[in-house]
Amino acid sequence: MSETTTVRKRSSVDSRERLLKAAGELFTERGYEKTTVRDIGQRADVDPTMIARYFGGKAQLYLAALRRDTAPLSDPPADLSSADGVLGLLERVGARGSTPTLYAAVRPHENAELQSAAMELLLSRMVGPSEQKARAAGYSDAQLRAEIVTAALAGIVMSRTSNAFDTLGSATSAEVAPLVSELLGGLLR
Amino acid sequence: MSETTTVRKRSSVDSRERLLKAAGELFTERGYEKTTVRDIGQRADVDPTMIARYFGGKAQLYLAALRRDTAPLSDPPADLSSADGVLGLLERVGARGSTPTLYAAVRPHENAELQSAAMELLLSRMVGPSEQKARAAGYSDAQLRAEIVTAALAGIVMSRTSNAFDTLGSATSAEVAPLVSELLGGLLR
DNA sequence: CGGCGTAGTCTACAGCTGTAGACATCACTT
DNA sequence: AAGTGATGTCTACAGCTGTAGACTACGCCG
Repeated sequence: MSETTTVRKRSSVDSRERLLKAAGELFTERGYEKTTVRDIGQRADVDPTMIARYFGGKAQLYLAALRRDTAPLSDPPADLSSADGVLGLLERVGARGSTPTLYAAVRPHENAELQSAAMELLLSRMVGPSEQKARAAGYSDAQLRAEIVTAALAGIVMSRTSNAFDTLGSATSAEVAPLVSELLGGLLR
Repeated sequence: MSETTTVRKRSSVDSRERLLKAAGELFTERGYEKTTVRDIGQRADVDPTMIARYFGGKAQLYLAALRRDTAPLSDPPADLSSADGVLGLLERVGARGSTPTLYAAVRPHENAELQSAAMELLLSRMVGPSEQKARAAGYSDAQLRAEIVTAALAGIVMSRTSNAFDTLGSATSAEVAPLVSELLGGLLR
């Protein structure tokens, strides 16, 4: 039949995708520890035990969600000293949930393997570019500057997604970006 | 006997103190979720069930440790735009573990009550002073600036205690402080 | 000495977590 | 039409968590 063409109950790639999406959201909202596979399964409308089957376990799903959601972090790599660069980054980060990567990197080992994987992503996508910029500006402590800038940005992004600061949390990306780029740019030029 | 004078097995204030100390350390090292009352009891060399008895439960112990460890955050309140102010803050934070407060504030609700308590501390001790400074400098968006500065500093402090960034993590407070104050000061003057 | 309140110990339990493993259902090929 | 492999469902379990509750040891006061 052409009507029910290739419609299984569901395709495995679809289930995988739903799990990845739900996992990314929940890990962003609650963090790794407080998110249970049952939560993820429920939101994805997929049986939780599929997580073990498809990804190998909760930790592997987390890594997969990390990789999936980290792409917009710097794609293209952001220029953190320009308001436009920061604005683009903030909006990409807001659209998809890239905060798990930041949490994993910044937090003392939620899980050692997960942390190092997250750091690898963060290093190549944020610290590296900033370091080049600082080096181009003639600083000998370029790496330290780049790491400080990255850490500061991580703090700001995380604070925005948490509901901690009311002004910062409710301000739009467009309002925040100029100030953030002014802040970060101070160390890069 | 004068030898075993007022030495009970132990005094209750002593046990309380040991629990608070161990809790502060462990919450700093591992975060709230991953720290178990059994861990705390073992490090404090006090029975874990005493936590429930003395403090009411794990959450209350966390709050107590928070209050205890947050004092050095700004005591005296730090001038974040001066290298000395930042240096003093970094050293006080390093000496005792004030990072749980930052985590609690920045993270999406590890626990709603805990988060709001941590935020209250952070607001009065860091955002407030920075906001005054920004207002004195004539900015109309003083609160937003203060919150950005606080969030950035939180990210830097957390990154230093995690082992995420190798350069930032191994740099001394004296090396980091000038750069951080340069970074933060840009938004406050 | 005999009781009493404080401090500490130990056991137990109900709840939750991640996941293995047995079973069921479907689409498609031969 | 029957088989076959992929996909989804359900149950069960071992481990850990926070904590209540019963019990024990200790120092002090009369």
